[in-house]
Amino acid sequence: MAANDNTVNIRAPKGGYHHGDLRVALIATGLKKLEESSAESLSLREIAREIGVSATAIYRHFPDRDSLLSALAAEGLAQLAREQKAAGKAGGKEGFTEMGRAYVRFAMNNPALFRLIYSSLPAAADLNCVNPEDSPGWLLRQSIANLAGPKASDAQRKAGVLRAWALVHGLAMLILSGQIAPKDIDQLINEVVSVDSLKLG
Amino acid sequence: MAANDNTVNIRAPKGGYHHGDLRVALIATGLKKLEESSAESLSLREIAREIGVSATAIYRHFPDRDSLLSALAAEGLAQLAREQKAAGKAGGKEGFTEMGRAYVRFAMNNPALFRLIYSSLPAAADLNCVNPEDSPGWLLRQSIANLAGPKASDAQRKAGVLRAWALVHGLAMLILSGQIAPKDIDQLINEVVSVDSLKLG
DNA sequence: CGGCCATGTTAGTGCTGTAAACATTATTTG
DNA sequence: CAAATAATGTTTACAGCACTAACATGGCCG
Repeated sequence: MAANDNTVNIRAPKGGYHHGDLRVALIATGLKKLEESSAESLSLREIAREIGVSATAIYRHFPDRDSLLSALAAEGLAQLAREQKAAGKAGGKEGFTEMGRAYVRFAMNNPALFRLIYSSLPAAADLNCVNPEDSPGWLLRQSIANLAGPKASDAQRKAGVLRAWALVHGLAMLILSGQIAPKDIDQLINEVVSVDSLKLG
Repeated sequence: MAANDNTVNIRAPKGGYHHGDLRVALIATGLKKLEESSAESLSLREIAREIGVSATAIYRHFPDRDSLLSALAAEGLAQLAREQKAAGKAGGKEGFTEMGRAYVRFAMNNPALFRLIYSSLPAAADLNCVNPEDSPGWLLRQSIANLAGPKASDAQRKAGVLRAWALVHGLAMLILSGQIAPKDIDQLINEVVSVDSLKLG
């Protein structure tokens, strides 16, 4: 059971049991592979080969392929959250816009990982339930909370969050699928993702 | 070459040469499979089995798996365009909003197909180059053209199209990946996709 | 020290996409 | 109309894949 869930293995960080820290190595190598190819084409055997371990060793740490992918997605989500937090540090309008920029930029810099996070894997949907404060939606909500005027209703804020999230997510996805030429991303975001369009009241 | 591209086979509709109209059957069966499972899990052999043809017969019509998927995506895109056109028929604000609704609803009714259309397949990106007037972006542009005031600049219209497309696309994708509970879609779209937020000047 | 459990390996199964060679039918042409 | 040719489909084969079962090995705790 400890090997079946997607939490970061507790005893792993100590390092070194039987033949090295395979779980961590699997995730690290998996993430590396995702930098160069899609999640679909990611092969367990290839990862095992690269680590220098037998093809079936992985099953001591993940019950199946999808579990590894979920772990990779969780890692990616955490990274995205970190970058979003850092970008939004300034707070206010500026911080909010920077968060959106960070979101799109993360997608462009890690297309396969970003796609994996928002794949149709049922586990992917549960990711932000596991760690709600790492959900982009949550971060946006916080950032919007002290951005909206006090007269804004809860419904307005909620709609604002959804609008903002959908906007940056759609922008990211359309860029990744080649529908939008990513000529000048910063300018693009400036044009498209203006705070005013969120109608926060 | 005639069998390698993604155009609809010209002579096929006549029906019946060697052992039936395989190309059409492959696409039809592929689309049917996509109603119940993802594109990743779609198997050529399974399709062939269902049609009652040998596993390799497909290679007389498509050079490889990705080519079939591209053809399916093209079919899906055409269908999406049809539904968008029909929805936007009314014109004006109302037609524009209905187009957005149709976009999201199509995604929800055909999740695997919608994902396939906007997958990372290089061929998918070229789809709307093949048939530009079937591109959702193009349809939105047209709809926005006679919606925006005459004082709106080209840049404003362009940004408006992008905003609208990103908004509905992001909404659709977030719903498909389970990030947004699809409780009441119509209301959701009303809240999120309001024409006013497009800043058409 | 001895047993146990976590971790790893080897061997094997059935699936997959795809290539090569062959077979059959439709179409074109002499 | 018959023979040649092109289009379409089949059989066989291969390598890669995820995954299972049985066995091996090493570290940890009594």
